[in-house]
Amino acid sequence: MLKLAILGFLHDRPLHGYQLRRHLAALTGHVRPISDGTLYPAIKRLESDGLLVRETEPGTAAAPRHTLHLTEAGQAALLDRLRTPDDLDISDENRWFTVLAFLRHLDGEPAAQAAVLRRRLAFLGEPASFFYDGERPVGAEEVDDPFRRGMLLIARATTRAELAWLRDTLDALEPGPR
Amino acid sequence: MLKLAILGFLHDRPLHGYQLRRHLAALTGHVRPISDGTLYPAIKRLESDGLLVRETEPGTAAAPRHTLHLTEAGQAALLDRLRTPDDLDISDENRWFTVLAFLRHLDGEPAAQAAVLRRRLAFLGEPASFFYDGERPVGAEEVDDPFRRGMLLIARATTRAELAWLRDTLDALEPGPR
DNA sequence: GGACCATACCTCGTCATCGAGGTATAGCGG
DNA sequence: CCGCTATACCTCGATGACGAGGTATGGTCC
Repeated sequence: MLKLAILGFLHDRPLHGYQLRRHLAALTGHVRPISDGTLYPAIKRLESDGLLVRETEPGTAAAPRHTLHLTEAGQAALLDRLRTPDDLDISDENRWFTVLAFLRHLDGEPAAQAAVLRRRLAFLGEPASFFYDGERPVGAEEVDDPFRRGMLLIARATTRAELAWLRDTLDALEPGPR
Repeated sequence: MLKLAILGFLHDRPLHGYQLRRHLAALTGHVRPISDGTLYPAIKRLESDGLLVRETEPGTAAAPRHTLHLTEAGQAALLDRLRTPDDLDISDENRWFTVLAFLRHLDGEPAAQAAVLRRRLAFLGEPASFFYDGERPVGAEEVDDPFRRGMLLIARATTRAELAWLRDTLDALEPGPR
């Protein structure tokens, strides 16, 4: 997820580590802050995988800044990841939102964007609950526990909003009668 | 999060590992499945911390089943964790839902339950976005990118539903005029 | 009687993440 | 000129999650 976010941000413009840190803090920080000890090793991994290069600019600031640039392999890796996200990217909301944040980078490929949205649509379409009576998912109305009822109500509201948005956006991506 | 969920399920009734696995699969599995390699070591950790004990029942099934019972220390740890969840439990939706799933275990302490809900209320009350124009959070209407707009719309719908539920539930927990 | 699946448990190596700590410089207020 | 904060980067040890693999038995289907 971190890897995806780093590649996604760098696709827009080269950044140095500190700027990246602040972009990441805005994107996911209020929910799950990332620490230096996570970010810098991740940058190193991407660098040694040849997905980005760093250019040292001395002078400007306190420590020598390393401006990070995506390589062609890095761009390819980003686009590939966006085209074929793995199942966790689809089901886990945090990861899914990271995909959404950068899905625009598949600009020239509306069909690929639509395919990703369809996968999320299929996932949301499956009947699912947090609690089961045998095989049958238990609905909010059947639950006495007010906290568990809350979970189900909130999840339902989210799913509804997302389905509406997914349908609208898919219509826009796939124009014409279907 | 796994620790919390295990303790929470065992508070209801003793279970063996396999049953636990299926309960966990229902609770968080559609979003983020937990593997054996995560579950069994987690059980061992809890056991060596004295939070649960296992009683071997031979015979019933294929492998000797270890029925897991919560100890008093385990119950205390669960209730304590529910009373004072850490910040990530409040902000990360996956973790927050796990707290909600078991908050009922603080049955006799409506004030403690209300205090936890208030923390979530405060978190949701902070103005937050995924994207910032300098310091100012950017609203859904200002975003051109349809995917990023979707993120903001979905997040807003979720927040709204959750705020409504939080207020209702807090009113029920704290009766009388305020 | 053989294939296969569900039940039930476990280990191991690998990897990502985290928090705590460290090292600098620049700039500002007092 | 001292302390503080922001900028900017890095390391290290511990933890925990993961997937792949292994070991059984019991039941069902054909």
